[in-house]
Amino acid sequence: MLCGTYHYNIDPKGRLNFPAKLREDLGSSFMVTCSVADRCLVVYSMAEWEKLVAKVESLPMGKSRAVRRRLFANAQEVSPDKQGRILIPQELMTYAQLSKEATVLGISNYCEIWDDSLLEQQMNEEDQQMLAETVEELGL
Amino acid sequence: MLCGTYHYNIDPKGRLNFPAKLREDLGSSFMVTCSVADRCLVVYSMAEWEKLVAKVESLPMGKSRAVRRRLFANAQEVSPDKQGRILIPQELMTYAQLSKEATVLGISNYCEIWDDSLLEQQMNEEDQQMLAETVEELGL
DNA sequence: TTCTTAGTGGGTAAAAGTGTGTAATTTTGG
DNA sequence: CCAAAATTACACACTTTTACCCACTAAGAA
Repeated sequence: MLCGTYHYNIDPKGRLNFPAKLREDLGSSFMVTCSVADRCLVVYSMAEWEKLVAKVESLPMGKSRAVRRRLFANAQEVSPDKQGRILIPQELMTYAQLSKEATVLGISNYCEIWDDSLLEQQMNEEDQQMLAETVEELGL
Repeated sequence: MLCGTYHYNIDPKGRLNFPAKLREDLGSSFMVTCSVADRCLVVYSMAEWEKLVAKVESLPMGKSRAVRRRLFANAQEVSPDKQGRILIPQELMTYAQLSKEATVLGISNYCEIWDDSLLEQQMNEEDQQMLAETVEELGL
């Protein structure tokens, strides 16, 4: 179960420490790609990634060409070094506007990597209305 | 698993560096031909190419004549040189409007080679509606 | 305290990518 | 059919990037 909020600095070499707790669950290598919903990166374990790939490949090419392009072309397999850091590819750094301060979120079956200031913004902007409705629906 | 975005310059001799990560998966030689869907080139490992050939040959000639022409007449087997570069045949350069700046995309079981400006255009033009629907369907 | 683990910083060697020269091959024209 | 020209293949040198390694600090547990 992936959970928790972890704050780190990206070092001058572009390396981001990846939380030990999450590494335990994700295994020795995992997939990083752009979120299609937000300006952040998402991380999947190889197992979760395979599931996603299977789903996409079950769709007809005509309909899924654009999604395939975005999903796969932005994806990278990464393995943490001995100290648990990963190297974020330049394109992904740019997409997620990552510079120095970054936060990793564990979200049940995947993770998100955010630039700190974008995350703060996101938290403020999120639709409170929808949030309230969903909470009601869940009976929380 | 072919994935990632790789940006290179085509040198004055018409050689394009082909990403080491993708070469690992594709093997020591592979097929390059025109995309039937877009103004870009597509690259298949020899294994994937065989599959594709089998599929096409299973279609009736009447229906598939045009596709066969495009696919086979433009297909070329290429092997990277010691530094990992491939020489793009002139016809393919012309078809994909390749000049200097090119981008290689890994897309699961094949690759695409784009002229940078065409790729940018393509990404902007793609049907956002359909993209959103497909993303929703996949639960991303 | 001392040991262990997580996180940070930096050096070095290997690999990837780029440019250029030369030999081999193919094409073209006489 | 041969020689010149063009093209392609191969080799080498160089630069940049990435992977790998080691040392250090901080925090928590024994």
